Amino acid sequence: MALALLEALRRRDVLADHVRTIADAEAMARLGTYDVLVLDRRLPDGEGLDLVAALRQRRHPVPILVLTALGTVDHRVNGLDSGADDYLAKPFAIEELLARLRALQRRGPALSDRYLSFGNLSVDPRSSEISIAGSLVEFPRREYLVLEALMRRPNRIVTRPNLVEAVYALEDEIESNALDAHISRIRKKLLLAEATVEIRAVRNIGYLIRTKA
Amino acid sequence: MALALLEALRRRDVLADHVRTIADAEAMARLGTYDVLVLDRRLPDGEGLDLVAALRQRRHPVPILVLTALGTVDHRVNGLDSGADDYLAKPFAIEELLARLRALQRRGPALSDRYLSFGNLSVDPRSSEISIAGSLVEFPRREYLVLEALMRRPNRIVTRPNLVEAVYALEDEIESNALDAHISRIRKKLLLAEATVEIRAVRNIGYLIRTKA
DNA sequence: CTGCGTGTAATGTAGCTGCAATCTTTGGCT
DNA sequence: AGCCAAAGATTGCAGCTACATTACACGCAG
Repeated sequence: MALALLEALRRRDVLADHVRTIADAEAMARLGTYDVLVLDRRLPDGEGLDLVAALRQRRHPVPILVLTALGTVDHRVNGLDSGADDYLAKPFAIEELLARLRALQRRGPALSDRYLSFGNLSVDPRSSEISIAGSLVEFPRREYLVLEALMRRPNRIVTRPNLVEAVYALEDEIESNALDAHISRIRKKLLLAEATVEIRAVRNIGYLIRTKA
Repeated sequence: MALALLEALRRRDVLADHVRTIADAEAMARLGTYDVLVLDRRLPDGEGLDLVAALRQRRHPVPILVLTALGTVDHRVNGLDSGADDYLAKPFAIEELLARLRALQRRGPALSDRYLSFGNLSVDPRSSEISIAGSLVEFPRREYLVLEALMRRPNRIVTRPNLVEAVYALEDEIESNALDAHISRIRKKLLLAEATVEIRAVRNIGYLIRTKA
């Protein structure tokens, strides 16, 4: 069905990408470059609504349309209340789906947490820009990803595996202390820019970001 | 039915007002103090969709849900394409309507645009014209397409694949650094015209346009 | 024929990033 | 308290690769 949908979209000059798993979808949603997300409830690695909830918890503003074979009123209410913007039960007419996508795209992303702010540090996930004490500070890609992941949960522990996943999402790498190295480099920059936050290690678990004593 | 709906809303502590005619609805919409508008297609003084179209033409950003007894796919597509954000056919479950209203209210009003302006650069997609610092600058087609794609999301990353698709839509795509070459040429023009914006590469992901430091 | 637009390729370059070697800190244990 | 092993921190280095730029050839339009 996904392929048929892709074909229909392409025929109408709609640019679309397709992945099969929640994990991949999450990684791509993080890029933040999509106008709309179309999601099936049943996916190989879990329940689509969980992804909706996860994205919304992080204040991800992308409009989401959920497709499903589960068509009862309760399912629809659940779907919408989990944070989706529209909910369409199969079977449906392609034309209706397209019209609903147009409606969502027209409306655009929700006004979002444009910035993840904590202490005097602020991260704009859309542009991948970080400013400290009001001035822009350049971070290379990997360092940025680590810092963003930490900033999404200030004051809370982010596990090592989580961080690795955030940084190396689709790729497969790392058999060294590369992550530690990144952390170290980030710390150096934070110090240099006189950030009021610091990154603390939690032995055997991961890291967390918090305000400096 | 409106009265039953009002009662249901009231029972859930949702504040709602009710009018019977398009004229009244338009007047109240002008006040701009509502989170969501619920509209029936058949109204005493006309067709509900006309009001939708009229509001949208004036760039009114309020989310609109259209209710109707007309339930065919074509009706739904028409309704959505006239500018409504959701479309629900009777009969419907009150709970679903409420969930959809919550979804719309959550998302908030749309931002109106259609004129791509950023820094001292402005793009008119209709005429494919670009002006920098107030004066018109000629861009060849491919360069224009790249720049427009970037300007549709100022300050946000546009992925390489997206850019490629934006430029080469259906045509056979490329297998070289043609995109990079375009970017380079665009940059040269931006510099020459003293634009206050610049195009930044985001390693491994794509490009974004932002205001110059 | 001429000029512009565009794809391709060659070349240059910067700086990211993984790795490993070395220090420092931590926490558990006696 | 003191010690030790393991985890974390730091840093230099080298390879790499993605990006930038330029030159060039081809093709199409006027």
